[in-house]
Amino acid sequence: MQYGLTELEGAVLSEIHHRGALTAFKVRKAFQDSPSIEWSGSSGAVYPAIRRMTESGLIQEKLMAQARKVNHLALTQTGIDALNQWIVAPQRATSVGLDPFRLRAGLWPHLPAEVRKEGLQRVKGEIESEVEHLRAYLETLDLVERRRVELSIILQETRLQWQAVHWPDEIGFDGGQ
Amino acid sequence: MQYGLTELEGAVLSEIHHRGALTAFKVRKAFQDSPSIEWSGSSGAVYPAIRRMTESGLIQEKLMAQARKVNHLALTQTGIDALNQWIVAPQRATSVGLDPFRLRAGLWPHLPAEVRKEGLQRVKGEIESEVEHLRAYLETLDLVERRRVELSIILQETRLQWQAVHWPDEIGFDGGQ
DNA sequence: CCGAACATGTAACCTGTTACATGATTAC
DNA sequence: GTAATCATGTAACAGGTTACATGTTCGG
Repeated sequence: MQYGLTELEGAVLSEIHHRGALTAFKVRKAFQDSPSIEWSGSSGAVYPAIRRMTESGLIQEKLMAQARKVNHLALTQTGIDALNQWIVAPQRATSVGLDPFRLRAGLWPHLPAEVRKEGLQRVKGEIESEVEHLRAYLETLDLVERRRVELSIILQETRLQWQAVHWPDEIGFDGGQ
Repeated sequence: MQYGLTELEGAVLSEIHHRGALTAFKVRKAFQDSPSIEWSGSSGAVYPAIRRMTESGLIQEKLMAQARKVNHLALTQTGIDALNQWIVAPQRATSVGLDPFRLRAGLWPHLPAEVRKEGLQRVKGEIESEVEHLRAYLETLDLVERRRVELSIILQETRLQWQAVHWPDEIGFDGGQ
């Protein structure tokens, strides 16, 4: 059977199943704590997604008697199947994704020289400090998130490399090794 | 002044201004012809976006008298400013974006061995054939789109590399050089 | 006792999707 | 003449966003 999960839905399932998020709140937290800004981890996305998937039998909720209003979440077998399918789904898993840097890559030559130079340097600086931050962050992570961050670092370094190749003058090699 | 364009809006402006799309239809075409599946280039996205930006003074439409119902599009000075701002916008331009491969990277170990092996090989095959396709495509492109496709190829090759490092047995080095 | 963190949820909104509708022009 | 391409648009829907609303538990 085909399930057709969105990227967020798949991510939610994997948070529950592979990263030990027991509650919707923890799932939200994981998204908010994640270094990428792609998902806000808004309750307006997470709670409806979990309700949808509960209603279609992918998630089971157990309302804890003892505690405050807390649902403990777990995947059903159907949910596990859907998640595995989502991980492997080839036309999704191989797509190049939405990359703002890439989208802009060919537009730099069309900027006025000053704006371009300043922009390229600002981008370079941002990326460098993000890489630094990601490296530190790396230590604290479980394997699932670690792989993601590792790939983020590789991506950012590729971007720096690309900048150095295409805009050596604007970036400035002076002082570097 | 701050304009806060979406990624699609910025892309539309750059199609008009830097890639010579005269009509909304051509903008749509460009998105549809682009190898990445991220945007459908649906008229339901493009036409409203152009109307929005026309109403806020970023685009000017000139209804061609002679022809059928055809609007020739061009950016206003305000539109050019907004586009340049969008290109340079650092917290956007440096974000790692939404990458389905990366999102799934840490989940492979959790799949049943057979599913995983089959999945990894399928992903590898898909990526390899996409790279091949992209390389051929490259010849036919203007510089703006070419830079994007070049970065897509680099990304896909990084992914293959990553697979080879993390899943050598599943991918299989035998027969390769 | 008070603030921070935990926990769930809704409402209004925005922007994208697919599918549909219409018609003109061009190439064969 | 008819099929493909060019061209514009709308309607219903889906899935996100921010902002708001509410209440509990725990640490100091």
